[in-house]
Amino acid sequence: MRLAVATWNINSVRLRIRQVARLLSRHAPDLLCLQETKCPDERFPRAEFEQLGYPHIALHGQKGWHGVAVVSKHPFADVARHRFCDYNDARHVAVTLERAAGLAKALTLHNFYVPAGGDEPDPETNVKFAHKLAFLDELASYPATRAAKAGSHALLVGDLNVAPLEHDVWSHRQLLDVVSHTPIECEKLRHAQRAGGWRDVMRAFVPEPAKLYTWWSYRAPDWKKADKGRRLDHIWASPALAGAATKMTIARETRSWQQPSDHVPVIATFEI
DNA sequence: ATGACCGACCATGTCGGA
Repeated sequence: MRLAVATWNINSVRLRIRQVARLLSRHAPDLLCLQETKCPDERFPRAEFEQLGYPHIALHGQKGWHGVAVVSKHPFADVARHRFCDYNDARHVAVTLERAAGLAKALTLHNFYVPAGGDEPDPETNVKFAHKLAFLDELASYPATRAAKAGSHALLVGDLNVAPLEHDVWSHRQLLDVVSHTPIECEKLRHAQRAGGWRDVMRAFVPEPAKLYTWWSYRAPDWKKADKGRRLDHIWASPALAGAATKMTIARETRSWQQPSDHVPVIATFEI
């Protein structure tokens, strides 16, 4: 079967529900993972997703900020939410699709919103950066987020808030001291990827040294002209599933829509 | 300076994003 999975930091799901609908009608992924829903679970726009053909919804939200969600055409056999770093700050939700969904194997999907980390890349003076580093360490050691589990497929997607490779940013040299591309974050993210046995699906389609971005600052007067982007959003897959990937799309067009999110969707398709 | 912004909230400024 064909399975398409999308991830998008929507920066308020209530504000941009029409844009989500437009993306779903245009790309029709089987599952959509959202970050920064900024929405308590009881105010999540469920009815809109049901109408769009996504009646299966897993939420981990809270009032005002952060928050993640998975909406799906297929039912979930299980939903899990993990509190990283002992904070209850709505940064993770996982769903499992059973073989009943048409899959030869069960599939577990983790959806993450990794802490941004504040301005100053010093864990001694910036508690937000210390939190981000601790979160990445926990991601590397958390057994549930290991890809290599016999007999099942796994995906780890989301806004990981790190652009780990040299060509994941517009200027490697100029961003070495900028949170999201400092060497310690990049190393910790790459370590988590290795430790979990994950494959980078996006870079399998667009290897370095090609530039690859999913985020452009709101502050640039003309984001497309400046093109000072970063690859903060990621799709990782377990090895067998990565080998079954047939397509990867960065839906850049959404960045030009009216009142856009500063992140754009990433969509991966698998033939399994 | 990449940066001239953007969203939620018991709002009219503050916090967080990155």
